[in-house]
Amino acid sequence: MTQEPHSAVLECAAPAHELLSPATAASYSQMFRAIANPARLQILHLLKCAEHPLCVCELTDALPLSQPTVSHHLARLRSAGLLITHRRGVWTYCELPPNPSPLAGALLALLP
Amino acid sequence: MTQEPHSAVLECAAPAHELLSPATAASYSQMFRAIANPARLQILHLLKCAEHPLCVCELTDALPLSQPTVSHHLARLRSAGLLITHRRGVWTYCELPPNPSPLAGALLALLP
DNA sequence: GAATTCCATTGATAAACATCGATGAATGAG
DNA sequence: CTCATTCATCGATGTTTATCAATGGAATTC
Repeated sequence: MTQEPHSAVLECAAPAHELLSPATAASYSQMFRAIANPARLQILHLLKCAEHPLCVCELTDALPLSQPTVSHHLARLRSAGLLITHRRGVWTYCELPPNPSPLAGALLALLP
Repeated sequence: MTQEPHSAVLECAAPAHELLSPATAASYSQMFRAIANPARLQILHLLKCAEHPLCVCELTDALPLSQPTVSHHLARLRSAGLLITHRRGVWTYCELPPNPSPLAGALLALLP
C-alpha cells in the first residue's frame, strides 16, 4: 500500500501542483543564468558604479580576462536585456539599459 | 599610440574600476546559479504556492524528472540557503526558509 | 525478520559553459 | 593607401552541470 505523506482529510482543495509554464520557467532561468557568473557580475557592477558608459576596452582592462572572453560575456548580457551597447566610431560603449524589463530591473537593483 | 576612449580632461577623479572582491562575486554567482534552472524554479514555485511544506515524493510526482534528479536539485537549493528540509519519519518535507539571507529572500520574492 | 517505501549517493553520459588564441571586419591616423 | 586599434566571431579545450539507472540506508508495515 502506498504511504501518504499527509492526511487526505487535511488536503487543501486546490491542486498543490501548479507548475509554471515551461516558457515562464525557461525565461526566468535564462535571465538568472545570464547573471550567474562572476565575470558578468563584475561587468554589471562596474557599469552600475560608473556614471558614464564604459567602452569595451575599459572593461577588458579592468578584468583579468582576454578580450574575446569579455566580448562573449557582453554578448550574453546583451541578449538577456541586462546591457545595451552603442557604437561610436571604433569604440563600443556599454551601459545598463535605461528601460529594463521588470525582472532585469529588479535583478540589477539587487546587485552590489 | 594608444587611442583614448574618452578625454583625459573629463576623466573623473575616482578610479572607474572598482571590482567586487572575488569572494563577493563568487557568493552572488553561486546564489544565482542555484536559482538559474527551470526545475529548481519549479520547485521553488511549488513551495511558494503551497501553504504547507511539501514532501520530496510530492515534488517528484509533480515534476517530469526522476527521483535522483529531484534529489540533486533539492540539495543544490538547500546548500544555497533557498530551501530547508525537515525529516519526519520516512518523509522529508521541504519548505522555503523562514529566515533567508537578504539576497535569498529578495530572490525568492521575485519568483512567480 | 522480511518486504516495502522514501530518499540520498554513486557512476556514467551528454549538453552547456568559460576560456583562450587566431582571425577578420571596421574605423581612424598618418 | 597603409598601418594600428577596437571588437566580434570561430575553433578548440577543459570544466561544470543535468540527467538517469543502479544501489543502499533508514523507517514503516506486515
